Amino acid sequence: MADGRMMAPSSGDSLLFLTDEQLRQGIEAMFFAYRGFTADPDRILADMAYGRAHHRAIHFINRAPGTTVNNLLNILGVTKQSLNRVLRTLIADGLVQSKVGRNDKRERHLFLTDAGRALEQELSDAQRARMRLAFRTAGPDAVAGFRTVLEAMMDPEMRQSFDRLRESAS
Amino acid sequence: MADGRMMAPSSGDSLLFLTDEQLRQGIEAMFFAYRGFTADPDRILADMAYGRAHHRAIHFINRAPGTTVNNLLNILGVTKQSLNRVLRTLIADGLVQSKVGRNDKRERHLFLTDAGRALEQELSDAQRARMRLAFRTAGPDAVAGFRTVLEAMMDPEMRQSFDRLRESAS
DNA sequence: ATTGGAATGTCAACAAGGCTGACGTAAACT
DNA sequence: AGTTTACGTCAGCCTTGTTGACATTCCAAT
Repeated sequence: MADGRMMAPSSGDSLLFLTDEQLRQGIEAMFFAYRGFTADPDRILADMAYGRAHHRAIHFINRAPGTTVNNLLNILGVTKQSLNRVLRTLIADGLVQSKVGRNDKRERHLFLTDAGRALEQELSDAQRARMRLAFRTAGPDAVAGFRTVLEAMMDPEMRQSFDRLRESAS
Repeated sequence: MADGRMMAPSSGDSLLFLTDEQLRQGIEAMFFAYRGFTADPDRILADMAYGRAHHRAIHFINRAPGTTVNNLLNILGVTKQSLNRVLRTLIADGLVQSKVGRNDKRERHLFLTDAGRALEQELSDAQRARMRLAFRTAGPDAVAGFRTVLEAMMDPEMRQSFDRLRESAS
């Protein structure tokens, strides 16, 4: 039953944070926290005909205006059919605009309309409020650690996407 | 557009970690990291007829053997119908055993069978491996911060569940 | 002692949002 | 000219969430 639990306390630094029990608590913390993380936007979206998938699309289109469908696909990690279903409704409802590429006319560049930006604001305000409270409560050192662990938890490609978005922050 | 971004650097400590940009990076880090967090178990489960919901049920039944359906419901935050479908298949497949309560015959107490424990091991080994690597890479201080921020991000009831599980750790 | 309400769990049907596969079109590349 | 790339769409499937209806059991008030 205990596979790595009985290892002797390693010389000097305790490595207590690497016990199976600590890891399991990290896993559970991740699970419960993610629920909180999505709770507020989910509540807002439930009243409209939208879901979490729409939120994600809106978020990243806002973050990288003019992004192509393909690029968005890679960031979101879903199939084009899945994304397309979401985009279709967002475009039909006038929240997203799709423009044919100037250089490469095969590409579609995606932008939020004013209405789209308004919804994005509403959603991200709610999500940021919770994040802000959590950050403030935890303090700057904890926030730095939080970021460090999350980055180490990402798949390498995800991490690339994450870094690219970070660099592109104006 | 900038609502909290132009606030004057507050006296002394900069609070730079509370800018909208920092908060947004925290949000995106959470998004990308959660994908990594679930990736390994998802891969294992894809080969069987199971999904993430089965994993969650198995995890918490293992964590709290003998738990009732209702208790599990509160932890997982889904409807009883949704959970029931998952439990039904797990019971039919011999991974979970459901025992009628001795005192209250309305209740069902849930346990993993040997086969269930074996699958739990396989799944949690994979998930712990990633968590362990992330923890080791980030270091103990970062891990402490990670935990602190995640706890602050939970809804109060989730936090209660989390703490209860933590206390019950033998 | 009975009955009515609350708690627990089951069955059925539906919706969101993933997925694969196949196909079409237009543009770009070689 | 032929191939590849980017995008859209249709059809159909699966998982996992939802509500509604219903059976069983317990408990408490009459």
